[in-house]
Amino acid sequence: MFDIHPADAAPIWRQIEEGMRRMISLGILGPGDAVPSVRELAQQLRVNPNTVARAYQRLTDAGVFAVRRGEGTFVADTPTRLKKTERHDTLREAATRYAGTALSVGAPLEEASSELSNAFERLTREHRRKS
Amino acid sequence: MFDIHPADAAPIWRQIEEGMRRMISLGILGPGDAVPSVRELAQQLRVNPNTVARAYQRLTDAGVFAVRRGEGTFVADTPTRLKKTERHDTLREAATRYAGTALSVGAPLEEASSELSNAFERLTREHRRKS
DNA sequence: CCTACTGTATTAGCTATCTAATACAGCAAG
DNA sequence: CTTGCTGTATTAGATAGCTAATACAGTAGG
Repeated sequence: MFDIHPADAAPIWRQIEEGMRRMISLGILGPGDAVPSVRELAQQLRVNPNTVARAYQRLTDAGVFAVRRGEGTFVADTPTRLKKTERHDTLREAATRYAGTALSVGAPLEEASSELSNAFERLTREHRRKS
Repeated sequence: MFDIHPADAAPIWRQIEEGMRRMISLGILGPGDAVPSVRELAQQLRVNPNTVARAYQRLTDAGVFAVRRGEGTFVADTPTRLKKTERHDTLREAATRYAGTALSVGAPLEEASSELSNAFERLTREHRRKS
């Protein structure tokens, strides 16, 4: 499905949340599709079920996932997209962080930009491989 | 000098460390220049002196800062650049994080790229303003 | 009904970070 | 020499966040 990096600075539940959103954006998960159960994904990722539950909870609250109790969790029929402003704010903050570290290691815009392309390519390819 | 965001995910001492590296990369701080004393910067940023000390310590260990005991801290005469591999690894990780969140909000490469340009522009301008 | 699966809630422990207070050692200037 | 500034070291405490363990509640299907 996707990989998790326990040692990373970002908490695991956020990695899961973003990973799921990514799968949807890339079209690997579509409306109505079932997602792995909390325990199943937890076992698969070698992580505590509670951690997965937190991610699912947030996605459900955000309207991305829909829960049918006792049955499982599914991608919502009309997965909520972020509002334009939220989307843009998130992107802007992330861009600022990235630009900040790029500058701190003395990388010019061109290099940061080209590295970004690589990362995009890598991520999309990785997801397609495991779909 | 630069701003700090206490509520941010990244610890304060790291924000200080990156901020200083950025100032050097941008040429606002050059070899031999004095940096604020631990206590002074701490007061300025409303932060505990110990936190600033940690950042300075790391920069000194890395060869970016040079300490003249009893006098103060200065940018090293030949501020150590990161090794190519380290530099590239850092950049690649940061790019991956950024690409990940971009994809998770459904932003295409072009948008992420243009937002990156903006961030670069914003950061360099901000630093020049306060130099 | 009962088993087996769902998601959920509660509690506890661990770790990282920040803060604070205090003390020490080196150098410069009055 | 004394005063006042440097960076450094140590210890302690408070807080926040993440993860783990465990128990609870709802539903489908034999």
